Amino acid sequence: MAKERFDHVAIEKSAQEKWEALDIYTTDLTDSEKEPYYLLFEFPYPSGDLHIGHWFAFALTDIFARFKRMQGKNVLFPMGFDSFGLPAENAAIKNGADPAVWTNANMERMRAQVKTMGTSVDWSKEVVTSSPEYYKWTQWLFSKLYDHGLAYRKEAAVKWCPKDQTVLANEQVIDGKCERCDSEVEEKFLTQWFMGITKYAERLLTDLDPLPWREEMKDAQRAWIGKSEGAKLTFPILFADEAKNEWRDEEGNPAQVAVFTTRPDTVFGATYVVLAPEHPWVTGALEHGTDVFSNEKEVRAYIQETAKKTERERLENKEKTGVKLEGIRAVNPATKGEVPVYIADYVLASYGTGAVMAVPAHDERDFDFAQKFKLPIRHVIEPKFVADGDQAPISGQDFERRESACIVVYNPKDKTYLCNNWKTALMRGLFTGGIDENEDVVEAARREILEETGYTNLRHIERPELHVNTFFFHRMKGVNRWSHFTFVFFELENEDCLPVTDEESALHEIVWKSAEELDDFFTVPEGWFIAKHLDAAEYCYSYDGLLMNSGQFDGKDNREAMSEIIDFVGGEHVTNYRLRDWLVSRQRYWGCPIPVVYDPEGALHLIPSEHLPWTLPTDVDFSLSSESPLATSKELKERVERIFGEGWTPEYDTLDTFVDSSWYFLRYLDSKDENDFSDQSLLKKWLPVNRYSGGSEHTTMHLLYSRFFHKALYDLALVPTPEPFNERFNRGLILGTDGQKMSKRWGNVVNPDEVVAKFGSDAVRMYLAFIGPYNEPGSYPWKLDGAVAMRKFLDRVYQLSEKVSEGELSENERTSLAKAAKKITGDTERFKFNTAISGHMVFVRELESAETVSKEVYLALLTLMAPFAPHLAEHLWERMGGEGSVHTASWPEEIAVEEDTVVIGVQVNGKRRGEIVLAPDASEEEAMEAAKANETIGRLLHEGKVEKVVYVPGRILNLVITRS
RNA sequence: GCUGGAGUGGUGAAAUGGUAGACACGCCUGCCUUAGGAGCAGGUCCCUUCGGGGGUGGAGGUUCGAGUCCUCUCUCCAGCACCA
Repeated sequence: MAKERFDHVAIEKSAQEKWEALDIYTTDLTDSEKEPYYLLFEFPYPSGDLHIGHWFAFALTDIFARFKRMQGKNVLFPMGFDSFGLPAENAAIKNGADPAVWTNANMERMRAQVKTMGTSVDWSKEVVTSSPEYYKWTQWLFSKLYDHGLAYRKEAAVKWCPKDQTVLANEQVIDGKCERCDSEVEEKFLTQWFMGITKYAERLLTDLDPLPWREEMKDAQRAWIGKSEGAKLTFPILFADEAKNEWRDEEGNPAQVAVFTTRPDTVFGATYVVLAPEHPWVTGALEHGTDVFSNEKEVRAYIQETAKKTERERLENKEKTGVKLEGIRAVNPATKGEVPVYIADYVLASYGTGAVMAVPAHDERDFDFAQKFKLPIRHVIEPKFVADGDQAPISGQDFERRESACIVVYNPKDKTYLCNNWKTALMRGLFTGGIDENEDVVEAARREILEETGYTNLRHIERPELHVNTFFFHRMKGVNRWSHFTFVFFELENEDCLPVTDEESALHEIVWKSAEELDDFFTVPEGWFIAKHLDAAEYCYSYDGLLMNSGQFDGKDNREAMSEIIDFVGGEHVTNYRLRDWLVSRQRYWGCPIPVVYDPEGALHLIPSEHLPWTLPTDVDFSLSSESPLATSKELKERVERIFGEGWTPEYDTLDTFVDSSWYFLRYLDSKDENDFSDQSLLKKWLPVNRYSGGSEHTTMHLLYSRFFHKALYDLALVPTPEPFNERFNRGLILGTDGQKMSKRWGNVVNPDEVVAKFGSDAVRMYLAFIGPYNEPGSYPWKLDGAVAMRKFLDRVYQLSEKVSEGELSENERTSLAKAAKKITGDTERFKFNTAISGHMVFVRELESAETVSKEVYLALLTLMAPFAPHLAEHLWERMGGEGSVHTASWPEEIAVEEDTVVIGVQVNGKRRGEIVLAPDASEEEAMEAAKANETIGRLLHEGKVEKVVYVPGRILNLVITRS
């Protein structure tokens, strides 16, 4: 027979009315008794309808809000709308709706929907970023940043989304595509507004370290900031036409280019210089000087060609391209030698100085370019290898340097190489040998091969000189050895062989290996390098080693000499970041107007604060144009002239919506204030946000922007903390039933309203909570069966009320409750709602198995369930005669229980073989007695001798037995 | 390529270094009948001669004991990527 099921519609309605009547979710921000707890979730864009993802975001965070509140915290759990943005404007373009009206209607609908979720949001703190009351302060804060040089206008190459008809910030370009609409972005050269986030790069980086965030989030931000340390070096420019060498710039400097490099130690190997095609020096030379470049036509053509390409197209063609700047040469500041200058699109204008010194011998990209353009390759670092393991050098002992030959013998007959497997040591490599005084390397190599292998007919092959250094401990000699190897290449003419002495054959095993087998075969530290460079006439080595061809620095360790070399060439140490300044202007209507006007001379002026909010005009034409829609407003132009005077003009761009969301959590604290953006004493009390929950897509967008914004405000003494958020949790994603991302395109969008109507709001939120751990981002397909199952569980909780009788806790109930409360508390605290709910289920099953249930334990169950199933818990609480609301009841304290027995596992040789029941504090003897009494264990004990007993009371008994 | 993270049943997933697979979904068997998106009971990692034996991507190692720690390796996911 079907059991009675609760009427979720009635229960939800009455519970929500009760909460409203009792006004239990309005937070008194000034309360001085309870500890403040600021719980934040990312406020939504009012797209119109709440989807299941919103439930996942809001209802699950609400679990935690209710939990903390019941724990006696003064919880601030606000919500608002990030209501500026493109969809409103697109709706306006499509069907003529006023973006403000459209947005307001959506917000109205969403507020109602959020209420049906039964969230405990404090709506009295609501912020709406598109309201003039809010954006007045966005403008005011912008002005403050402008005053301190953190908001500025500059002409720069920027990313342009042709579909959204606006520029984008770097963070909003993903794989060369617009983050919003997936269109390929184009590059434009425009004057735009930027925020000086790069000034904060170092602090954004170092302040990340102590934050209690997951490593992957911190790491993504670190990668985005992209710090690299190196040097700025100057390369003077010489002109073929000597008269031009007299040329000086405005500051009186002769022609020169600065390069940024992380490897100033390789400067002696810089055999050419490459500038980005957009490099200002090139542009300048083309503009001013006539015929600076004798191949000017070609240069211009290349610049034009690269300008046309999107970033993507530039990347797609990995083959290096470029053009030599004929008519000029650069001077290598280390060698004083003259080197050619190129422009090439593999050098990015926006990174470093937009110019590089090319060291083909030690940089892969430069190497590729040099190969293609037949440029000289000059090696300035000899590879250095240090053995590890057996052969690792003994520390503190000096190295004995020895000139040696490293001998490559190729047998063309079967395409193999002569290798040496040392019989006396775990060492496999090539044959090598010391070079005696007055001995030629090749002679030495021939002698060595003859002695050790017997091969007599070797033809010497000429190759560019190649050396490596190997540092190891020479076991047989008992010394640290530094072998300075010179490579000698031979080809075997025939396999004629003389006998080898017994002594030699006791040491070496001769092995022939093909090129492919070598890397696996070699165990010597230089092995991988040899395997890679056996045939290459030229090679590139981009790691560490000893300097060569570097004048006074020859023989020094490249890392150690780095600083000295920078000084030697008169360079400076610099740190570079990948992070670019944040481009905040948007050529769109539905955004916060930038509070700036221009005088008749075109000079920029901030709009004085008495004119804020600087409101959006409403008389605009939304038909798509490359111009900002605000430029079509007559009212705006008239307003500017009325206030500032004739000939003054407005700023037509609006702000990126990420500016609005960079400070909304400050406004929640004082959302109605007409005289200030927030309240200092409340900021002091409530910041930083204790826990912030949101999506992982914002790691290098919103989260980075708001950290920057906050730090800037901190420096202006407008906020009391250097970081806005303490804990941050990235939520996962709910997929369609087909496991794909929910999208109208796939027709797999789950409508939460339907499911809620059928199974109730509590069942839906609990199912979402049960689906997986909320403290890590995963993706979960929506399964209706899951919601059905959760409803069944809730029905069981409801049915359990029929068994409730007046009375005290039974001993069993006490034990169950203690266990459940401990588990649920711990798991909820860590956002592990899935296992917390499994705790509820176990607890309920234990109560079901008893004849009756005491009212006390049932009420306790309801408190434990209240954050998860707020409506049902409230209903049953009321029915049980609980006082007030279950949501203002206290969360169960930890209950100490003394169990008289525990079950522990018994392992034999680490494998579980049985279990025994013991007193928790039983002695080892008692444990052994119990173990012997166990049938299986007893038998095993008879099979062998007990060597060792590991007994951890209350946990484990492990017996180590040797079988006889 | 570089940097992080993760690999456990048919599925979502559990396991402070101490009984691997909790809790669910699905599936199987039986019962029940107000036929319901029902309820109840039992089963569900693999092998088994029913005594047991094996098992957390793979190979080693540390430990009385490893899903968990270390080394190597493979695969997948994410971020970055011609960043000098």
